[in-house]
Order: sequence, then C-alpha cells, then structure tokens
Amino acid sequence: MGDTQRQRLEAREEAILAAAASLFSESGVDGTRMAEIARKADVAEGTVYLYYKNKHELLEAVVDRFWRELTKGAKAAVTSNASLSQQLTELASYHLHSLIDDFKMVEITSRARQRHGEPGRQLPQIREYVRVFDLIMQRGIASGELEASTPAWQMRDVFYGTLEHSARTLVLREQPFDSSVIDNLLSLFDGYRLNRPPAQQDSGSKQAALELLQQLESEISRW
Amino acid sequence: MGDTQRQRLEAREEAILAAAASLFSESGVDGTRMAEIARKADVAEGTVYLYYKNKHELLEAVVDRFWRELTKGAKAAVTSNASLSQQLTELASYHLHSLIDDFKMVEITSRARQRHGEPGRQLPQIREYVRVFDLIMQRGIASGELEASTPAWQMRDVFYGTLEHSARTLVLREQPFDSSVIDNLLSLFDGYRLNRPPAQQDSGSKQAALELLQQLESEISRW
DNA sequence: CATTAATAATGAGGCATACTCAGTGACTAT
DNA sequence: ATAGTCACTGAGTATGCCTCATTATTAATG
Repeated sequence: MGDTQRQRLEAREEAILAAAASLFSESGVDGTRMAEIARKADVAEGTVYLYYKNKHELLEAVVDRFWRELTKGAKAAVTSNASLSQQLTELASYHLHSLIDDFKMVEITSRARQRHGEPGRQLPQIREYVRVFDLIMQRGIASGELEASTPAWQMRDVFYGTLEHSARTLVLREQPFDSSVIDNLLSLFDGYRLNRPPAQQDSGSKQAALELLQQLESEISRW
Repeated sequence: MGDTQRQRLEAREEAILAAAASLFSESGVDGTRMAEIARKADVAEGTVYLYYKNKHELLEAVVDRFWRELTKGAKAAVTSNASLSQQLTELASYHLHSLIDDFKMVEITSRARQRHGEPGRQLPQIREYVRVFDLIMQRGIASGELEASTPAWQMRDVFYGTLEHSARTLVLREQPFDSSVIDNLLSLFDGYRLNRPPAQQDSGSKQAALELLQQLESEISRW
C-alpha cells in the first residue's frame, strides 16, 4: 500500500499547488497569506512547509507548472506537418491567447524571477518554453525557408517579444485577442523569408499571391 | 526663508529616494529593509513614512523616476532633424543600452506594477516613455514614410517588445550590447517603410489599393 | 494482533520587519 | 520671550512567514 500513500502525498502537494496558483492569480503574491493557502488546501499551515521550503519556492513551483502546461500546447502547435508559416501562425496565436488569458500569471512570473538578492535568473521551464520558439526558427533556417544571415535567437526575440508586448498592450486596454497583431507580425516576418521554400507543392498559388501582394504594396508605396 | 526650508525638505525626499533606488537595485525589493533605507538616507525610520506612505509607494516613486530620466534621453534621440530611420536607430540604440545597463531597474519595474490586489496597472511615467515610441511611429505614418495600413501601436509593439526581449536575452547570457540586434530590427522594419515620403494628396486611389491589399491578405491567410 | 519504529501533520509560538504615534525638537511669527 | 506650527524621532505594535515540540497516522516486525 506504499502506492496509496504516495498518491495521497502527491494529491496533497497538488492541492497546495492549486490553492496557491488560484490565490496568487486572484490577489497577487503579497496579497496572499500562507495561512489562506493552507486553509484552501485543507491542511495546516505547517504542512505547506513540508512540501515547499518557503513562500518563494512555492511561487516558483506555481510559475513553473504554468509554463510547463503552456509548453505542451506550444509544442502541439509546432508538431503538425503544416507549412512553416502556418505553424508560426498557430504558435503566435496560441502564445498570444495564452498570455492574454493568464496575464496575471505572466506578471507573477516576473516576480518569481526576482530571487531575494541576486541575479536575473531564468526559471528552467520558461527556458524550455522559449526553446520551442527557437526550434521552429532553427528548423526554418535549416530548411532554407528562413534566411540564415540573421541569428535564430534574434528572430525569436522579434517574434516572442512582440507578442508578449502586444499581449500587455491589449490587456491594459482591456481589449480581447486581436488577430491582426498576428497577421501583421507574420507579414513582417516575410522579411526573413526566402522566396523558394524547397520541395513543397501547393505553395505555388500561394506564392503567386504573395508576390502579387508585394507588387501591390510597392505600388501603394509609390503614391 | 521658506525657500530654504522647502529646499531642505526636497533634499531629504531626494536622499530617501536615492537611497531606496540604490538599495533596491543592489539587493532587490524584498532584500531591502526600510531601516536600511532610512539609515542610508540619514533619517529616522519614521521619517521615511512622512514622505512615502509605505514601501510600495516608495518603490513606485523610485521606478517612476527611473523612467522619467529615460524619457528625457529618448526624447533627445527623437528630436533631432535626422531622417526617420536614423532616429529609429538612435532610439533603439538608446533603449537597448539603457535596458541592459539598468536591467535590475527593469525587473523592479514589473514588481512595482503589481499592486497588492488588483489590476494590471501601468505607471504613468512608463506610459509617457512608451509614448515617445508611439510618436515617432505616428510621425512616420503622417509623413508617409511608414505604411498606414498597420496601426502605429502594433509597429511600436514590434519595436519596443523586440528590444525589451533582446535586452533580457543579452543580460541573461551575460553578453554586452549587440548592435546587430538593432541592424536586424531596422532592416526588418523596412517592411513597414514606403519608398516615397511626402505628399499625401490623392488618397482616393491609395485607399482603394489598400482595400485590395487587405482583401488579398485575408485571401492568402485562408490557405 | 500487539508493539515498535518511522513518517506525516499540526498549530501555538518565535521572530523579523513594515508601519504607527505619542513625545521631542526646531523653526517662525508676533 | 512666547506661543504655535511643523518636521522629526524611535520605541512599540501588528502582521505574517516560518519553526519545532507534540500528536496522529501509517508501516514494519515477531
């Protein structure tokens, strides 16, 4: 029956984590007392400290789990066998939606990074999430669909940073998800795209449309 | 001699602010005790509370001042009569340099935003700083140097968000200022640039072309 | 099943620290 | 000089994180 015991422990840990996540999101980190978390998780205050060394570690665990979940979704968006630009669109859409929906968590994340004294750390699970963005850029470069002259991490920063900041803008304005942000970003990203994606067919007519679009743009610009 | 008195008060307030800024940057917000701040500013602990209602308000004041200083520099970069792309380059360079140099302040800023309970506020002085970026985009659009089909705030988010995230990347990697980030961003920004600056008469046919362009875009996105 | 050992949980109390406030001092006006 | 105002002080209070001696629960053993 060691199994049942272990399960009970994991259930308790999960209950504490869930309670903390919910309260942190609701009232902020400073606005949440350890006693509240314990009460919501149906344990004594001291019990929390059997599972997490202190409030900050609990916060880190909450944040870490949040990004782990996000990473799952992001990987899903990128694992399909769709075209690069479709995958980028999906990833951008998923990213922007998530950041808007859980903006509180995003804010709390920056709090979790600031460990007492020192340096600008990066939580491992966030690193992992960002890696999804890196991978798709690298894949694009490797397949020749993205130019190789710009480092992948710089393209990633454009992509990721723009979306993160757009999420902040939208949330502060109390506006909902806006797909034009993504359209805009992707069309801008064409600046990184080479004209000849290697072997794929079907891209013919789309390619034609894209070229027409560029013609049109430059035509407009001539006004 | 009310002047001297007022000056003394302002000097005290300034001393407290400076002490807090220095200590917050050094040891983080949680790592800094009010008593330390008071000692460094050469006042009693209670005196701090005559000038700032609580620790959080003091933090806000520190952050606010930081961004106010930044705003000065940013405005300077944009006020010259250089070309748009030169101004963008200068602004980007200034922004990136500043964020890297005072990254601790940037982190602390996100802390200041999280007021106890509720909502994703934005400190007024940060808003003012961001407005500098908005203004240059709007100016570019008005002069016809930037395309009008993308909202200014979206261009701004690309510009601002990319640089903010690049700063984070560089700091976490312990790398110094990297001008290629800016070169890259600006060449990408050419996607927004129109070839022909001024003269905005004849907007009728331009409008028509723009609509066609949008149709085309949505058609492409349907692939 | 009884006994012992080991592990988990509890919550009252310790302790650090943000914040208060009654008392003191310094300056101004008359 | 005297009263009145305003700035300042720092010992004391309240709050909330965290500890740890004690109790409850589960597992191991004969």
